[in-house]
Amino acid sequence: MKKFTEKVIDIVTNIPKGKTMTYAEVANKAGSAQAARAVGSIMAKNQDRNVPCHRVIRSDGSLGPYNGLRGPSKEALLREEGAIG
DNA sequence: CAGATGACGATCA
DNA sequence: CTGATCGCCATCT
Repeated sequence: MKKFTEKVIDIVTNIPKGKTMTYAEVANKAGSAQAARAVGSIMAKNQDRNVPCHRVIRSDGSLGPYNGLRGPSKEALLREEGAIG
């Protein structure tokens, strides 16, 4: 039995290249449909290099903030992957 | 255990 | 549409 945090990390790691997932979607798959806030909190405190946290965006379409762990910014990375175009 | 925090989301003005 | 506010959840101190 994985914990919410582990689930979120596992899900985000499973996001295919060139695609994006909203915090609400991740939270929903993690087991809590209303834990979008918690998901962000988890990501912020758990910045693993093996987790493409830049593929996680807000539900309204905004990329949201980024600490620059995997690159300069989400937009740049998503642009390279083709998630934006 | 209780209080405070935050990479969100929806609603109101 | 834009800006501000409340409600939500899990984690950290």
